[in-house]
Amino acid sequence: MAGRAAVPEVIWARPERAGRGPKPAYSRADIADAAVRIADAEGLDAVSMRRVAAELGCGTMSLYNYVPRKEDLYELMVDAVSGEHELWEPSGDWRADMVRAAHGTRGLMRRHPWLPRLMSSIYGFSPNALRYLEHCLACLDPLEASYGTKMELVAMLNSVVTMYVANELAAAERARSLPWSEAEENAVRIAYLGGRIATGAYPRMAAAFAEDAGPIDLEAVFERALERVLDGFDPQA
Amino acid sequence: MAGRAAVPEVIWARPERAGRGPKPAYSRADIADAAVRIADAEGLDAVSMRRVAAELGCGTMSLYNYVPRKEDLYELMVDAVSGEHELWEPSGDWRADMVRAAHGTRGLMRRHPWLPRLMSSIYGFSPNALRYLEHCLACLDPLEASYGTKMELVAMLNSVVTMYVANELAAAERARSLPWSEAEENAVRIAYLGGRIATGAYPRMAAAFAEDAGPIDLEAVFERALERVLDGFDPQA
DNA sequence: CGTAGTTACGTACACCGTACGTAATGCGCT
DNA sequence: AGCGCATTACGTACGGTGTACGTAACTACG
Repeated sequence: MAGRAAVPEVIWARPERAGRGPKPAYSRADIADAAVRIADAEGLDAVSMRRVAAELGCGTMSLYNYVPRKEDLYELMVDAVSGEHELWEPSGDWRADMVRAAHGTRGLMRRHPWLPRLMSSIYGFSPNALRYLEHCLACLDPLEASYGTKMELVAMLNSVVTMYVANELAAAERARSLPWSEAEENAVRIAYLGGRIATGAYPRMAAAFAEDAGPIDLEAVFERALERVLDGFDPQA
Repeated sequence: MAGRAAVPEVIWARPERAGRGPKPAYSRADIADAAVRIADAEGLDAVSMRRVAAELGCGTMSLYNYVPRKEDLYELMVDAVSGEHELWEPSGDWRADMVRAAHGTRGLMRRHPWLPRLMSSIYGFSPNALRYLEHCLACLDPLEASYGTKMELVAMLNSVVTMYVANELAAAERARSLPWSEAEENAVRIAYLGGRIATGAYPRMAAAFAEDAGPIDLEAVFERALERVLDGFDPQA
């Protein structure tokens, strides 16, 4: 009567080691690391149960002893890289700390370009996510606001960073599975866009693109976005 | 020498009707509508080339005459529902118009819960997306700012709305493919979270959850988020 | 010490995206 | 007018996916 549970499971609530049987050959961390390694090197779509099992050196179905569903594997991956979040001593300047946190998150997502895609489908309360959240709240101690407001701030900052990185990486990530390069694809899309705009049907879009000759300074855009979000929560501003 | 193009393609740049052969049996809109219908009714994962072809009543491989890759089908879907965006006469009050646009986007995403998942992987310049963007820029005419800033505003508002709806729908969307209900899953996850917090390892999280007895007013959270984003761009504020 | 529950894992199934080949179709050209 | 050929239609097939199920080896608890 082993059977699969017909009742919801949170993988984190499951003990790593059950009392009874032979001791597991791998830890949850081993599995998460293997999956992360594959995703980093070959993209998220390369992460299959078979591939992860092969990376670990075990049979495919053995993985299901550790991870009941593939989605739980994703949850393990997100938590694993969430552990890379740097946790520093709050400086007392909550704005500076939040900017630092946002840069940290951006770095994390650039190191693991598959993260934005998973973020939108994964429940946000894995162990390492909790530690990170608690740390952000600690940084926000100097801000005079309810915890509810502080949670909203963190959520909004994460949203903006996630979307920013997702856009930044979208083309590159897609190019991984296509027979042409990111630059080629971008060129074709810009050409199409230019054609549409040249019809005169979108006068303001035309003005927008005419406005800034030269490439946009994405770094400045990011920085401005952060400041604006923080402004929205700053009683001083 | 038919062959597949080894050069980047934007599906929008392809003419719907080629000059030479028999006339196509379906329009791009037919195909997009079929896919949208399936995704709305059975979830995005039910949208397969076979399933869409069946819905249209044609052979699976015939679809590839219209849509070179499955990703292009996604692009068609996003554009199709983007056409549902209401385009009104700008009121002169850009904040009010932006709030209205945000509510519209939220409604769109609630009607098509698979949209947030696709938004992060789809290039944002389909025909209907262009119309919507142009309309937003028109609403922002009264705002004294560069077009670059206005584009940043629209992008940020869309990010926040997307993430908000994604979180709102995440559990429900996942429950679609799982053997238990959204409520059951949520209960288990809340229980786990409660257990973690009860350890005392996350004092501020504990305070946050203790702070508001009763369920959070998500509507108010959404409204506040919008106002804060707009504040970040309002020279008056 | 037996036994119940766990680990390991091979096999099998239904489904996926899509490459390829072939037959029918109808526009553009001479 | 009629030939040529690009395009449409679509069946078949391949290599992949997640995972249900059955079986054998193993170990902690009663």
